[in-house]
Amino acid sequence: MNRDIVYKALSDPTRREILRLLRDGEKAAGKLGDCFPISGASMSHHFAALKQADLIIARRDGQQILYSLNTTVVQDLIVALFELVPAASKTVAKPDRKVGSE
Amino acid sequence: MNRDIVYKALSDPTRREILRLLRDGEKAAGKLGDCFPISGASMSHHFAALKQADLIIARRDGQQILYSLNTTVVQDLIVALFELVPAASKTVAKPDRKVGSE
DNA sequence: GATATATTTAGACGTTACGCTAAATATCTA
DNA sequence: TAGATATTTAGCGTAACGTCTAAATATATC
Repeated sequence: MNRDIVYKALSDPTRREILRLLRDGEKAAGKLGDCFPISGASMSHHFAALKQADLIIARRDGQQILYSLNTTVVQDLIVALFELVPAASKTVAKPDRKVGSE
Repeated sequence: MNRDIVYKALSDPTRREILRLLRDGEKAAGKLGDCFPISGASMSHHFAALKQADLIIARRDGQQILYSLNTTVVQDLIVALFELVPAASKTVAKPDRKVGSE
């Protein structure tokens, strides 16, 4: 888990949007590419950056590559940020986020 | 609040260590510089990056510049990461972190 | 005002990042 | 095997980053 690489991966808006699109399940590379105005090759570079950061997981299904979120890395990041600023815990633990329940 | 710039600022280990050193109160630029094997000029560039990201706040005291953490940006980041991966809420809300209390 | 200390700014240099097009690879189907 | 589709890799140009040294700025002291 190289934090440099994780933060660098997150520093690009296209890549953050890719992650957001993957929140509700895995999607094919081409399908994701349709959502952005850049070439498929450029998209592939973004996938590579996210894969290197271990933020997404790739799986082949026939001709397609399906990508899905690796939530554990984001979890670790959140914990690291909490450690950076302990006072943040109050802010996040709002009742409407259901933190601590279930 | 430009998230690109915030993540980019966090992608450098020297800058993350600067933030960590500021957890327990403001410190002078020179004092912080003593903790790293790079020139004062390079340190100044790192301070500038952190300031641009609004992660630190600068204040002059005589000849020195005192830097302190701006925790609100980190808090916002944590919230954004929660939104990215809702499942993370369970992990962070561990009892020993006192989330939700006080 | 002159000098010392603290910090930033300017300019240079090598490396890395992001976009592109074109070519290569992998898989499926006929 | 040939051809179509999906994705990645290669190579290039431009912009940004991190480091440096040297110079500039700001404050304090003599």
